[in-house]
Amino acid sequence: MHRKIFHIDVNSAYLSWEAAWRLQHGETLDLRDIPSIVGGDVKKRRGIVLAKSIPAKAYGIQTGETVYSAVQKCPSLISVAPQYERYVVASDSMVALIREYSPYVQRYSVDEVFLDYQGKRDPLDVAEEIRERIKTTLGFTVNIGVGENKLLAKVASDFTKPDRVHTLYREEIKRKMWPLPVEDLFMVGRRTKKKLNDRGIWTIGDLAALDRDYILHWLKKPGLTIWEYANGIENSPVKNEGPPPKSVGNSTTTAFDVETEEDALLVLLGLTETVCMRLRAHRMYTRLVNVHFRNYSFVGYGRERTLYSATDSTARIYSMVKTLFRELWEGEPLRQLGVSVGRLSPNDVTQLSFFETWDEEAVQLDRTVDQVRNKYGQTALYRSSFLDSGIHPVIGGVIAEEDYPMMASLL
DNA sequence: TCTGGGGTCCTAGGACCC
DNA sequence: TCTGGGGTCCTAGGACCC
Repeated sequence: MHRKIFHIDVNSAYLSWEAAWRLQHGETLDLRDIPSIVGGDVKKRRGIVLAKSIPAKAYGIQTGETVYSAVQKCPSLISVAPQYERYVVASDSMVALIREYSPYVQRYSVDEVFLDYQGKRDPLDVAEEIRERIKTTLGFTVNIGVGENKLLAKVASDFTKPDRVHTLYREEIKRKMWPLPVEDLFMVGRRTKKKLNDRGIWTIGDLAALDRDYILHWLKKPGLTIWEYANGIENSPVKNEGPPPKSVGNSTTTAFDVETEEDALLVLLGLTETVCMRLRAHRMYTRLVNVHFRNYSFVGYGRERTLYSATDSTARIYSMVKTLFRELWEGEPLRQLGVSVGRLSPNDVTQLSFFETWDEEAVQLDRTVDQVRNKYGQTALYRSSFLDSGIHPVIGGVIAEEDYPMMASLL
């Protein structure tokens, strides 16, 4: 009986999926073979690089930089718009294939999956088979990292790309992981890298060699976490179901600066509608409402407030959104607005505040609007205040059935 | 900078209570 | 009271991840 953890990571996910989709729909040019990116719409001020081909990477183009800057580096660069619906289909197909190998499969993000393999076969053979099957049957490549825990598997999948299987077993830590720059470690970002470098810590091995109490007192709990990772210590299980969400939010960058309260409130209402629909789809209530924005000079602010009682009512939540926005906004032009709700709890128990009454009509209205929108489309029904406003009545990301847990700062 | 959108976790200070 | 310390809640901001 063998047991190993796999981390399966799609190479340049959005770009690979876009390329595969296009080939399967009659196009002959493979985006992966030329300098290309999946990038946001510059005219809508969403122009950043979401994914890049390997030829584009050779020009020094990086994920997250502006499309403008990417084109400066490579004038012949091809930029295509993201088509998220396609990527969800590709992702779902990959997960279905992976589930054939184990009942313990964790979808970590849209393009990353953990698998806990327990069986008679050599784990390395199994990993190679999964890699090959995804390539031949689905048309895109993945890297697979194999290790004794999720952290080692994840680090291993980041070794040379694309289309590779790598191991990082305990006995290989010293040789394969410790020489790497410290920023290659999960949870070591830009700021932590600088703090570590300032004290002469440059490699994962340097970090691993520190005294445990020294880093604990210096960088507190996050410091202890990365020190354990550097030593290969990590033991979280591959969870079949993600935990319930702790917050739900939507934000949007507007094509033009928002300059009036009227327009700002319409955008916020559109966002609140989406957030509340997702909240109800999760069968959750919220007790915390947050409004945040960035102004024309990209400076961001936020304000949040606790509600008297938990709710999923669009009217109640939007009322708080308005209050918070009016307290926060100083009248400057805005380029991005967001609404999120937190401190969620299951909606199966309703605790009425002493000061409130149960508004059955409002509850039924929300339920009915959700049903109509789910059946006939997100804009089948919308508030008349949006008419002729030029502002979309429902703003925000896909309302997926299962709303992947997009992230976890911990494995 | 021409700089997206979805999240989680941690820290820290003040309020408030015992 | 010229007041100690611990616990919890609230809010703002920062760091990190995909």
